[in-house]
Amino acid sequence: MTIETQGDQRTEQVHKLVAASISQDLGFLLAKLHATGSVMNNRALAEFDLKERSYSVLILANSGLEPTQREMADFLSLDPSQIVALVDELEKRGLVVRAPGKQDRRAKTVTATAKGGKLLQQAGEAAQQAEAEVLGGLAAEESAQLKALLRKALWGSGLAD
Amino acid sequence: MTIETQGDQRTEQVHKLVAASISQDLGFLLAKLHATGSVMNNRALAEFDLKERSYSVLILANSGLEPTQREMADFLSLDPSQIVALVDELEKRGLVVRAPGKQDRRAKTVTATAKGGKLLQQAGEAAQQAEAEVLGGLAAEESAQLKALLRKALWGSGLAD
DNA sequence: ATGGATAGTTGAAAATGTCAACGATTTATT
DNA sequence: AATAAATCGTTGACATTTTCAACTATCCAT
Repeated sequence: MTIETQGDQRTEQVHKLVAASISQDLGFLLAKLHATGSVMNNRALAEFDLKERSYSVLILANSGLEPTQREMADFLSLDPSQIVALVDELEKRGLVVRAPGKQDRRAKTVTATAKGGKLLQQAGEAAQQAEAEVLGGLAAEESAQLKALLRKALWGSGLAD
Repeated sequence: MTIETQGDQRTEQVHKLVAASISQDLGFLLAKLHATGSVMNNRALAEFDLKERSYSVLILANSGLEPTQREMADFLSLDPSQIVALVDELEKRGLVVRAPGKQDRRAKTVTATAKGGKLLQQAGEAAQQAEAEVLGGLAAEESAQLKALLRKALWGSGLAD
């Protein structure tokens, strides 16, 4: 992603090229904020030997919704084979367990262990902090608004804020 | 990215897992909307033998700002070597030209040709349409608001809307 | 009971990302 | 002015990630 860290203290300088029309392009804006967000997130999660992806899987495993790997793949927009690798690693570390689906024994539900839940709590705080840094330029209300708009774009308006 | 196309007609179903707390996570929301956006954009741009990346470079080359490759790399959050490959291809197709920088002859500025500008115009319309589809669930005002918030998160508030 | 679909898994191939080195040039130091 | 240090584009090597086709086990429809 090639995000310069600038000594970890200063937020990115406003660039000469912001004037270009691409700064109005949604795809570009998403790509860029996603890139910086990923760097910050992965940096914050490294302390817990997690990355954005494994963190996401752990959250879903801890949600109480007993998701199957397929559901995770669909939801996270990942290939099923990538879920396998992620769950493999988390399971090896004792953070989640696989169990055969109750109605469908082909499927495997992934559930966080107590250990996984504990780690997730700590990691969640770090991730929250990273998110706050990414949204540093926004007021609290604006941050909430941004997230609400992203959710609405993804799933429509039929969801609680 | 693994976004199911669902016959190209129906927008993604609301997923069981939206209820999970990860739906409140900025990183996840950005990743997901960026993923679907990329698919739509690349699909729209394929007609012109462009991808998101080459499209971005072409826009910058056409901006009149005479960016150097290094500036593009910084702005697009890409490694300089990736810019080389992108410009190589665009130049081979006669869409942009490299010129040595006026003050600094190490640097090379990239400028769109007339042919590049023409292609960009058509591609831009297709991209606009793709963007509109991605933001289908949002009212026009909300779309503008979303983009303004993304810009503000990236560069602060000192910019025109 | 058979056939066709689907879940997870594996492994290979393709695409992308990362990084160190190099020549040419610029900037800073003496 | 001479030397040293830094920067730009470029190349090539290496690692990671993405994509996809196969395979087994299981489910579902007829």
